[in-house]
Amino acid sequence: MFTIRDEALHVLLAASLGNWTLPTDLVRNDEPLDFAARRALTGVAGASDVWLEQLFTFGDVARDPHTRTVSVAYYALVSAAVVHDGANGRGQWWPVASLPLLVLDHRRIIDYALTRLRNKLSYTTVGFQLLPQRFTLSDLQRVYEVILGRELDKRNFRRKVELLGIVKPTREQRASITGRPAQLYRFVATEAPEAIGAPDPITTVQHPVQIARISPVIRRRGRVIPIAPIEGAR
Amino acid sequence: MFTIRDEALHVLLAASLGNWTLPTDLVRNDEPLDFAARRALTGVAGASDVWLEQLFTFGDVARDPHTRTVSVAYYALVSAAVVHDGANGRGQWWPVASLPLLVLDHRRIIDYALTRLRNKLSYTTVGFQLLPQRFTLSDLQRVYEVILGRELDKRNFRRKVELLGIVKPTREQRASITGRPAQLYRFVATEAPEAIGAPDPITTVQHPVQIARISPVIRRRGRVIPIAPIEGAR
DNA sequence: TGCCTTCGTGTTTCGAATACACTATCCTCG
DNA sequence: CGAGGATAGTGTATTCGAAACACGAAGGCA
Repeated sequence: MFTIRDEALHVLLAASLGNWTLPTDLVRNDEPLDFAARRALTGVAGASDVWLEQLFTFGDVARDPHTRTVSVAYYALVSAAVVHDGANGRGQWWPVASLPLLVLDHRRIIDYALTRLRNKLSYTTVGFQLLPQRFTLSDLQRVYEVILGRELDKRNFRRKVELLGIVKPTREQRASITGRPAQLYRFVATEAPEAIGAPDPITTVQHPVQIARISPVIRRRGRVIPIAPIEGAR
Repeated sequence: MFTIRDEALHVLLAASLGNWTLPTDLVRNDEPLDFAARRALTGVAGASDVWLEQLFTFGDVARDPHTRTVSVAYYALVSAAVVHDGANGRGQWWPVASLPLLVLDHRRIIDYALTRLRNKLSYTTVGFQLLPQRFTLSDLQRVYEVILGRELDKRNFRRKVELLGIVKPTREQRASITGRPAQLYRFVATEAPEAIGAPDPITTVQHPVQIARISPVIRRRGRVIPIAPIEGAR
């Protein structure tokens, strides 16, 4: 489960016997796979009603030295607003840039989830799953910058998002912590003329929209700025 | 398992009790998942040393009305030169455009594999798995046209392939069945300057190279021409 | 030798991606 | 209440890749 806190992408880990591990659970005989995935999250994250996608099924013989296991891995995205401060849930958020030592092949699973996330970010709207219902365009841009690991040009980014028609301005503004107040937008799942291809019919439990590639708009100078905390409209 | 015969993409099916089904097998306790996938192919296809990639794990409770099954689906690509005429193997090749009625959710699995294949075709070099070692550029173009379901412009296609540096001319020419003889090329797995991103570290058992998008170069007029039969250099 | 078939090649046009800098608005503090 | 600090918001020129488009070359065969 990924979220964005402060200026960085974080992943949720669980402590188990002094080791760090991904949240896991066993699949019951009478439930679909993603049910088990959600159940694994509830206790650790304090939330399980999140966007979820099957990642890969790991079945190497030697992945667990003690026993043969086959793990159907999922990854989830959630807005920091939903899981603020781990108030509920016994898991701990770790910045993906500095993870602790993980059990078995869990580190590899995270790496692969990151690859998948980076790719999907560019041609779908999964990114919105990391934001609250209402957000500013700067928030949105920060999601892309943090995950892609590079800075984007503000004007190009806004033009692109505008042109894709995937956001709509609301009547509210973000009360400014500092600086000029920002317009709040909401995500609009458009079947717009710009949407290309069909949404992935299977992997995605809740479909992100497939969109024209949000290009890797590189900006030269500038700083990455932490994502704004929860909210505060007026 | 997919291949290209005549002018169409075909998929390999097995007959089982008068029903058509995908090749399947059970995973043994001491083997990795893809071993079982290959084993499923050997009897039916008469070949299992092929390019293979994990597709998705299907685990819906109701996918088999009789029992709970979890199926880790793979898809494979093979050159028609390897599996010519089903000489060996008891499977039957079906054009994906007109499939028979399939068992359980196997039709859905094929549809999803097709989606995956179409997507991967554009940004990786999986397409070469459907060709023999040596091929003409027209052959290659036909692979793209057949799978993408649209015609590509010859000059644009060749320029793009050239520019990507993923093929090298050999010293041979294809003996002409009719018309001017064609230059034979071979695939070259380049870590060229044009290769973008890292190859998918996990899904791919044998890595196709990740390349810049082979664009959907639409051509207006013209016909789709059947892929040339096996070979014949001189 | 003429005809049929496939191979092989260049240029122009169009649109998207990129690069780039200044004004507007609000808050705070002196 | 004015100045300074911070973030929001906006337009244009350039570059590069995608797309459109037609004809001569080489071989086989009747």
